[in-house]
Order: sequence, then C-alpha cells, then structure tokens
Amino acid sequence: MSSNRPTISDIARAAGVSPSTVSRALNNHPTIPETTREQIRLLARQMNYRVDTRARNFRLQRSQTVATLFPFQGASRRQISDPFYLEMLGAITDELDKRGYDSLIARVPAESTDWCERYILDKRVDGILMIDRALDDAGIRALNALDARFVIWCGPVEGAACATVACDSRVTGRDAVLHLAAQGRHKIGFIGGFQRMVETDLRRQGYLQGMHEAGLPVNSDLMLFTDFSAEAAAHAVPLLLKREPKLDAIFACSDFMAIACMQVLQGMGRAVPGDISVMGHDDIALASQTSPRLTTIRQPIQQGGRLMVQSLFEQFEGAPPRQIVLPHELIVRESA
Amino acid sequence: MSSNRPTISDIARAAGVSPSTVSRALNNHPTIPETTREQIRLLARQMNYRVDTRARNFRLQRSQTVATLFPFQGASRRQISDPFYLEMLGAITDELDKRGYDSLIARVPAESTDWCERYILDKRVDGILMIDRALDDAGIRALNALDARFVIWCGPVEGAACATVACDSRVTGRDAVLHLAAQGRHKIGFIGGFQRMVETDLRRQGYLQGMHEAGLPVNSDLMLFTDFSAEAAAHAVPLLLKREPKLDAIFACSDFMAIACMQVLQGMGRAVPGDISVMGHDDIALASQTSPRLTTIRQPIQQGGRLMVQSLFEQFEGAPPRQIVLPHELIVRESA
DNA sequence: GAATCCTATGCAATCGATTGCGTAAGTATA
DNA sequence: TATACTTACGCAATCGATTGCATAGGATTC
Repeated sequence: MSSNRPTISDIARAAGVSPSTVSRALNNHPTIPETTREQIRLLARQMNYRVDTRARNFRLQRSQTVATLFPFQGASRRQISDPFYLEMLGAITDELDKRGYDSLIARVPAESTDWCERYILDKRVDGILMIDRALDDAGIRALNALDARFVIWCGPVEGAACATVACDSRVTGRDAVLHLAAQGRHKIGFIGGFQRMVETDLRRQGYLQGMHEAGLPVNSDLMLFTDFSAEAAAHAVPLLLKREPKLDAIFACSDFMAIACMQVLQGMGRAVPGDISVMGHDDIALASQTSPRLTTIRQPIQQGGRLMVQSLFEQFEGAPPRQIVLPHELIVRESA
Repeated sequence: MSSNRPTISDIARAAGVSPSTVSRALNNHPTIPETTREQIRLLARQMNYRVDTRARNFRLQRSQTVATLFPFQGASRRQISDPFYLEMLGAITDELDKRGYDSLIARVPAESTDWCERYILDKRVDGILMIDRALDDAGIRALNALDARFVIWCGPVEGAACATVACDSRVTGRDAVLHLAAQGRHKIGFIGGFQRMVETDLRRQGYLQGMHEAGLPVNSDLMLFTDFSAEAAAHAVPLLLKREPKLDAIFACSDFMAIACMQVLQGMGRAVPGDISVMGHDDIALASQTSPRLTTIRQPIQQGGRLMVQSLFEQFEGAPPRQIVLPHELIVRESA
C-alpha cells in the first residue's frame, strides 16, 4: 500500500525531533549540526522516505514543471509524426530534467487561447514552451497579462514582448529558393503547412522574396498548403504537376515532406534531381540517408531545444524575454 | 502579477459566504441550491477565479498526471527520432487529455530503476506508461512493491503481474521472416536495437524461429544490433554485406531503419527488391510513400496508445493488470 | 557569579481547497 | 404549540512540507 509511506512527521517521531528539524536537516540547513543531519538523513533512507513533491511544490508555490505545447490545426486533429519534433522534444526534456524540472506535454488547438489559462492560471506549470507560433499578437499580449513565462519556437517577432528561438524562416525560405534558382530552376513549387502556423507562412514569404530576387514569375498554382505530413505531401505532388507540368523544383517545408515528395516523384518515373530538384527544411537524421541524399536547410534542432529552456530560465530569474535567431545552414547534397 | 490571483476565500468574502460553500457550489454539490450555485459561479467567472490544481491535487492526494517514459540505452544518450514514438505519444496524450489528466514525459536510462521511485514515490504521477520494456522481472516486482500502477508497451510477459499492450514481437518477427522465405530468400539479415530493449530481442527470437521453420541456416554474421536510428541502420548495411556478400533480404526492426537501409542499398546500386528484399516493422506513415513502397508489419500504433491509457485507468479503478496482445498485419507492398 | 551571546531546536502559521460533522433556520407533522 | 425533520451553510481539521520567530540551555566573557 502506498498509504503507509512515511511522512516527515514519521521521520521526526522516529528520530525524536520535530518535523522542522527533519526538514532542515534534509535540506542541508546550516543551523543543524552536521552529525544530526547525517543521522536524520540515514534514518530517512532506512525508512525509505521521499519528499512528497506535491506538498513541497504547493508550499513553495511553484510547480517545478514546464509545459511543451504542440499546436495543431483545428480541422485535422492529425498526429504529429515529424521526427523533427521528437528530436527537439528529446533535447527539451533532457535539458529540463538536468535542472530538476518535469516536462508536461500537450497538443493544443492553434486557434484557441484558453489553454494558456489552463496551464498558467491553474498553476500547473511555471512556464510554457510553444512549438511553432500559433498565436497572434493579441494572444501574446494575453499571455503577458497573465505574467506568464514562455518561449516560442519561431523567428523574431517585431514589437512583441516575447521570447523566441528559431532560425529566421523568411531567410531560410529565401535561401532555399535562391539555391534552386542558381541551379537553373524556374518553375519552383512550394509545399507548406497551414498558414495559421506562422513559421510555414514566413517560409512562404521567403519563397516569394527569393523568386522575386531571382527574377522568376510567381503564381499561386505553384503553392500548396497541407498539413505537415508525409501523406499530404505525397498527395500534393501530382496535384502540383497537374497545375504546372513544367515544374522543375519543389521546396517542401520539412524534410519529412520532402522525402515523401522525392519518393512519389521517383514512383512516377521522374528523376530527382534530373527532372525535378527537391529541397527540404530542417536536416533531420534521415535526410542524409536517402537516395538521392536530400539537399536541405539545417536548423540546429537540439541546440534550439536547449536554448528554449535556457531562455525560459532566464525569465524565471527576472531577465526580460530575449529573441534568439539561430544560424541556419544550406546543406547541399544530391537532390538539388 | 500572478500574486493577486483570487483564491477560494476571496470569492467567499465577495459572495458573503464561507469558503466551503464556494467549494461546494463550484463542484456542483447538491446541498447548495441551484440559485446560489449560479450566483457563485458567476462571481467566480467575473473575478477570473480558477482552482489551484496544485492545492486541489495535494488535498485530494492525487496527481492527476501520468508519466510516459522512454527508456534509452546507457552508452548512447541519443535522441529518439523514430516517428513511431511521436505518433504513439500523440495518441497517448490525447487520450489522457480527454480524461482530464496531464502528460508528463521523460527519457530514462534503461538499466537503472531509480526513476520509478522518482516518479511514484515522489508522488509526481498517478501512473506510468512505459514505452518498450527495459525492465526485468525484478524491476517489475519492485514497481509492484511500491503499489504502482503501470502499463508497459511490450508483448505478453509470462508469470509477471504487470499490464502490457503490444503485438507479440516473437510472432511478428517470425511472420516477417516467413514472408521473406516464401519469396525464395535464403540469406536473411536481421537489424535490431540493443538487446536490453526486450521487444527487439523478441523479434530476434522470432527471426530465429522463422528461419528454423523455413529450414534456413542461421549464423550470427547475419544479425546486427544497433541503436534505433536511421544512421545506425545505414552503417549496418555495408557491414552486413561484407560479412555475407550473398545477402538477399534484410528484416529491420523498425520502418525508420528499413527505409534508411533501402536508401543505402539503392545508393550502392543494389536493386530493391530485385537484388535484396527489405522488410520493416510498424508501418509508419512514411512507409507507404517510399519507392519502392515498404513491405512491413503493421502495429496499430494509435489504438495501442489509447489502449495503454485505458488499461492504466482500469487499474486506477481497482481492476487487476491485463495483458493485451494487439493484432498485427503483414502489409505486403513492393520492397519484399 | 552574572551578563551576554550562540547554537540547536521547537512552535505554530502557512500554502488553497475539500469535507465530515454540527447546527441555525425554516418547514412539516402531530 | 411542541416535536421532528429538512435544508443550507459554517466550523475546523486536513493533506505534507517549509520557515519566521521564539527560546532553552550551554558556552563565553568580564
């Protein structure tokens, strides 16, 4: 039974002292002499005592927990299965664990904001890490009004008081297109996520800017927005080809989608990069193992995860929110 | 400031009643007349009141939280990036959320058991979901001794009092090999995860059994154990071919690894399945988009995640732990 | 030996919500 | 009118750990 778990009073009784003394001994308070401390610690170990985190956190008015939130698009409650997220999540939880914090995760609807109340006002967590900014300026102001600590995985947000970490998606999108254009590609397709996800939209803006800089005409037939999944990307390819038969390059907003695109193209008998170049985004582990190997834009995923945690803790200590732009890198392999 | 958040006493004062009444009204206690309840609810909403989950959970001696633990091999603290896990995690968190529970996640070392104390004894969580059984019989007994509620993602464990959910990996491994053998393949390689991960070892046993049933000779040169990553699988392929040049099939323990294998083989100029068949395991979303499309064993991932949660809640309600074997399905596509 | 100062420890309040028990009204019954 | 019964609500304890303040008793100083 878990009901017979010893409390601090049980230890106190067994040691013949008061609960205060036990608490202080266990927390290495200097007013308790070392010998007493050692005795109490020993006894606690023997009796298999462990602090009740719930009681402690309640008393200390903290949660010692950080939530990592994954926004999803309302209509499609589809599973996020992009390895990118898992890799980042791993980095985040490890970093939080290192600081003794627990990691809460949840998928939240991108269009509502009531989850912030749920996590902050309910005092379930001390801070929030949000993967991809599915939050408009009003949403950010609302979070700030709650005096919430949070960090968003997204490019810099002008004039907003919020901490961000990510590469500048406008620039990565532009660089991708310029690379394709430099290879002599003209009909460059774009496959992105839904527009409510800000990052994907910034990449679209970068794409437009890149096309402009390269002196290439743009029309909306070249752009397609789907959810962030391999299947969706696979379905998008024939559609894009039907709209624009002379398509000679595709820039996909994630490696996962890009890999699916390559496979579908090959299945249709189109050579990559011979007939069509394909570029991805993120540089996940699998990207270097495909055939042809995927040309992509690398985001330092794990470093990004760690920085988000760091940035959050800076705020815990009273520092103002920082906007961190990560360096990205064009990884030229074989697919483009 | 978050310090001016109203507590239940503030609401009580404003309403001119006692905290008890507010609590009961908010919890729809029948002894409070409907009109009073409505007034108090209204007032609470106006004052922006929300229960402090920490205080409530502490008082109620529960955590309203479930931990999902991902064991990792000691040496390689590598990131888990297999999409399989993320898809399952999504299903789990959604199902927990539906029941009003929070989702805690952590990566834990497979070889130690002190994390169970950390989560159960510290009363951080009400139950544990463990992805892949990195836990021997003693570990299971230890958890039971703590009166912990937990569910393990693994095949049935004989004679152990623990809840499990998964396909029977011995059978899936066997079925995979028999399919390859039925196609006339004789030199069938096996690429698995480290052996401490029980599931991968069971698949190895299934592989051996399948080879035996098919009357094929086995030698250890055909088997390779790596971590569960695309890179590792990619490195494994040339090694396997060097050991056994006549290799005509590979069974990889995950689709992610299988896809990497296919890509590497194609990069080496070997036709799949012409020269070498490749089989995966899991049927992740990407599997149907590759070229050639991947033949694999489907595990019902999302159903599995939901069932783990269900099984855990049955235990919360006093039911004994159940061992659930999920149906698997051979998905024959093009790669084998 | 008295005054002073430490040192080690205990007392009791506190964090916010919940709930068993008690009771003052109000209502129904005899 | 007295008694019994309801209804609606408050009192106070409780969950387990932490911590400001108080203090007993020993050590130190003059």
